[in-house]
Amino acid sequence: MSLAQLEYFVAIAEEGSLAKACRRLHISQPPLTRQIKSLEEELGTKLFERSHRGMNLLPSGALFLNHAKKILEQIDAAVLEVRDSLSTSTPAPKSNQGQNEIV
Amino acid sequence: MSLAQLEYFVAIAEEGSLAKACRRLHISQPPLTRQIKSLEEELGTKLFERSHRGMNLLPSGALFLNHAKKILEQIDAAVLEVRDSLSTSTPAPKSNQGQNEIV
DNA sequence: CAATGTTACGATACACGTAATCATA
DNA sequence: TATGATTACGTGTATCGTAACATTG
Repeated sequence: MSLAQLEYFVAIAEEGSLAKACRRLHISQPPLTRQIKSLEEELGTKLFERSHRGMNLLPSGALFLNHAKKILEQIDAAVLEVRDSLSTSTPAPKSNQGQNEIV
Repeated sequence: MSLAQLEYFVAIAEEGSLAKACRRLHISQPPLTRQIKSLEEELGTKLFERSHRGMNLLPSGALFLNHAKKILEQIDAAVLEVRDSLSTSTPAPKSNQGQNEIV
């Protein structure tokens, strides 16, 4: 499991196809196929149903999607909170907006 | 940022020293030093105060620790929930205990 | 000198991209 | 044949471990 895998998974789920997700992520298709396959193997179940028209979430995938999004949001929040605490003596609870870049 | 970095960071914070953490994690010291250094650079601030007796959390580190632990817990929860959903038609909310291995 | 943390360096593993392959409307 | 997914293969980066170094009680 890696953060990249979570980010890839969310992109495919939201875009509805691997081809669209790879454009959004600015990577090529093969890494996406491999990482999702690896994620599915680790979880012990398929997350998507493949077709010639795209990839649709299976029930397990829908379940996992909720967690994946929360995890990525928490990482953003953690980074921003630590960075904010540097300039702010009284740390503000939150000041971020949805930005999900891992980097 | 990687999940390994989060796991390493939590281990050092909880053990109080890099030397103890590396035994708990079953890795050698250099990877720990490097990964924590890399994490600190990404966050833009030191997380620990180094001494010859160990490593103690700085305020930024304490702040980050809360997030890191929650993130790792959420990953465990996500994995277990998906796996549970395979055998259980009515998915039980939780059935896990603290196990934090990333693998 | 004993314990802790760090740096140097070589080897292995991981992840990517291009190109080729499979499948379907 | 056009679109989407996968597999094969080579390359570059990242991470690890051993070894050597630095610091301090």
